[in-house]
Amino acid sequence: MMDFLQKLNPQQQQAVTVGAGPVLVLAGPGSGKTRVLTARIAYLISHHRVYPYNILAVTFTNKAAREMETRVMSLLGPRARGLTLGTFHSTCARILRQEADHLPFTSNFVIFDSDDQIDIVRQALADLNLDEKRYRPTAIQAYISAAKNELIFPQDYPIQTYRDEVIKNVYARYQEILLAINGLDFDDLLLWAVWLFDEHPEVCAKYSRRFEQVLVDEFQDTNMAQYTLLKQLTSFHRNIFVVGDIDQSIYRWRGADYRNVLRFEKDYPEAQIILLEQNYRSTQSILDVAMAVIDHNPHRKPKRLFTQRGRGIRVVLHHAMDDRQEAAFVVDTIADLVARGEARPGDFAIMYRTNAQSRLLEEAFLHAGMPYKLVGAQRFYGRREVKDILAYLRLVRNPEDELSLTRAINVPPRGIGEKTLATLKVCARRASMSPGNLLLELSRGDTSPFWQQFPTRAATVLQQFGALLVHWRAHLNELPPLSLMDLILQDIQYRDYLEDGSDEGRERWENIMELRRLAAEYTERGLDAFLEDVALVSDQDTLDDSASVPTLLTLHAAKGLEFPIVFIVGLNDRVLPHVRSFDDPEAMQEERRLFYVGITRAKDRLYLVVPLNRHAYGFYEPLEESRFISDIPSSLLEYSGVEQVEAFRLAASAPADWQKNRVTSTPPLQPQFQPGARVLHPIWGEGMVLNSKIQDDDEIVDIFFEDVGLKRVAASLARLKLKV
DNA sequence: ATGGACAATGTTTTT
DNA sequence: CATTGTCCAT
Repeated sequence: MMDFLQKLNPQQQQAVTVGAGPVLVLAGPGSGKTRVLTARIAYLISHHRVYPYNILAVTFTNKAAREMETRVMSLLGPRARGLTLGTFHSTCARILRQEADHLPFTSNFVIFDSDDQIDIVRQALADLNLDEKRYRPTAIQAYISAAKNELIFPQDYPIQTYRDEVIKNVYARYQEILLAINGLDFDDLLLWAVWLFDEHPEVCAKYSRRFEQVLVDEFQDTNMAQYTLLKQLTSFHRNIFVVGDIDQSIYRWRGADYRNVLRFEKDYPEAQIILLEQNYRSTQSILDVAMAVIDHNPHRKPKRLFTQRGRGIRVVLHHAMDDRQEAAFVVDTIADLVARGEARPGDFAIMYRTNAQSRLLEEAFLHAGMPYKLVGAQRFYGRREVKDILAYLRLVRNPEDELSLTRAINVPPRGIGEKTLATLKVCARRASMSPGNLLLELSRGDTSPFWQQFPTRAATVLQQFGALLVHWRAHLNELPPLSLMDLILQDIQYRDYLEDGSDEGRERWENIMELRRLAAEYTERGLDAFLEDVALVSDQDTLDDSASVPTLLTLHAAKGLEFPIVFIVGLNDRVLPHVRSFDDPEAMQEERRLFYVGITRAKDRLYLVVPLNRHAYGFYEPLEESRFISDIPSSLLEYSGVEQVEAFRLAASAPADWQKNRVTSTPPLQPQFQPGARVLHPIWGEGMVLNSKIQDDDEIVDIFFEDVGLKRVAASLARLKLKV
């Protein structure tokens, strides 16, 4: 029964059985890191008599957590009961609910998603009389989120410019609003957990003693808050076992910092470091392409990936005339391989850089009458109809939730417009109560002392809505989430509202049916659990492994997954690597890692697809091949598709005429940016030109930015705008 | 208060 | 192009 150790290779065995103290496992793609993590947990329980209760394992997605749980269970059976296994966010949520006495909110707080966050920023801007045009809510939200990831509270927000001061004020107001409605955003879950452990060492000690063994998956994607949290939790015993791979770090924009891996080595000098290089997933042909790509990133510890699976089929590089032909190629190839019995539909995955790219692919699948599935929680939970119904549920659960109230109160339209809503809020503030509670009060009709304060029409509609709320709240504790949802749907006649006869309306109602299906699973666990899980789902969590049809997903969503046959599409400069990463070397390296992650998902076959033109923003425009393609020796590739391109590639060493023809806009030879001119940069904001010179057919501009200081940029890449 | 017509505007990745 | 915001008539 302990034979799980025998099935491991020597490095894996070493990782699983290494003694106590800090351990860093550097695990290449497909090297069996989940297997190591689960075997380690099983080993601790079976060989070292560690109680499952004393083990904490954290992952980044619920799917990964569930998979680990299943695997540990299959190794140990019921002996593994009592493990704490979850995502960073869900684990923190649990701790915060448990310890709410020490925190400035109560244990039934609601978790707000990124759309809600934008709404709150809007509210904060309005409260401070700031213009949304000048301070874009999404930008402000990004600053707030970045600050939270760095554990910076509003009062400590560093100020260098006037803009910083504004952000600080908005951030402060933002937090006030959240606390007033008893809500936390994603980042707060981590931030408050760290704060709790900092302010209350006895609480920290409690958890640190309880979790005597801490294991972490995807360690390269931790941010400062998560790293600090781990340090706090393990300060007591230093039993921290982390698994990661810097080459697969792709969440920098979300605050993740792969340098946490280096920090770990420094903070735990006694750490055992174990390298897993043997790959059990891909053929050598695929691994060679992967290494060729990633080796172009500087400052890497070289890692040699090898496999015993043999060479396999050569990686295909296909050039398509445009993005439509690209989609057609994908669908045709799949149909062909399936027809020839070489693969089953469920073997395929199609990966792309941006969600927008899925549309043409979906159309091609639809056109061919071929079923497919699309990974993406955002897409579902971001739908208006889904958010509406969730807002109703949140409001019923917590009438103080002004955000959900604002969302729900006039959907479907019931005559409560902006004016009435504003009066309601003012009135509530004057009586120092929440608008939701005022609404409950107004349900009593003209016996309510507040009745007089509204025009008769407004008072009537508000009373009706208040009465609905009272009615739903009466059933809050007796009805399971699904029944409560059905009650609401019926009372507001949501179906009639959505189904207007259009395809879109029907689709919206189908989304509601899907939401019902999800709610049905919470009959035992209740509404709070439903609302929490819904807030914390990851894209991967929506992936249904059982459906045996091709999968469409972003490269980001693909991390940690594997498929027999993979297509990576849209391999163009400005797509992958994405435009927004051109003037930042770190971002550019991350794009390369993203490509690497995609390549290493493939087990047997890999298709790299390059469209030469695309339909974008109403125009048909030429595209350049991704610069990453030229990192791959042509001996590793099988060329397919548009023939001239192959000739182009072969002739590329000699600067031929075609290059001139393919470049659409020739760079200006006269400097466009004069010293003293004001310019606008998409990321760095406003700045002043200090100097500019022509070099290599491009304009090199030195700019002093208000926010980030002196930068040197290439005009052709940086998308500068002259300010007038 | 509501819904339609038109203009502007923006285009990454997601717990 | 597709979404979102703004203005205007009902």
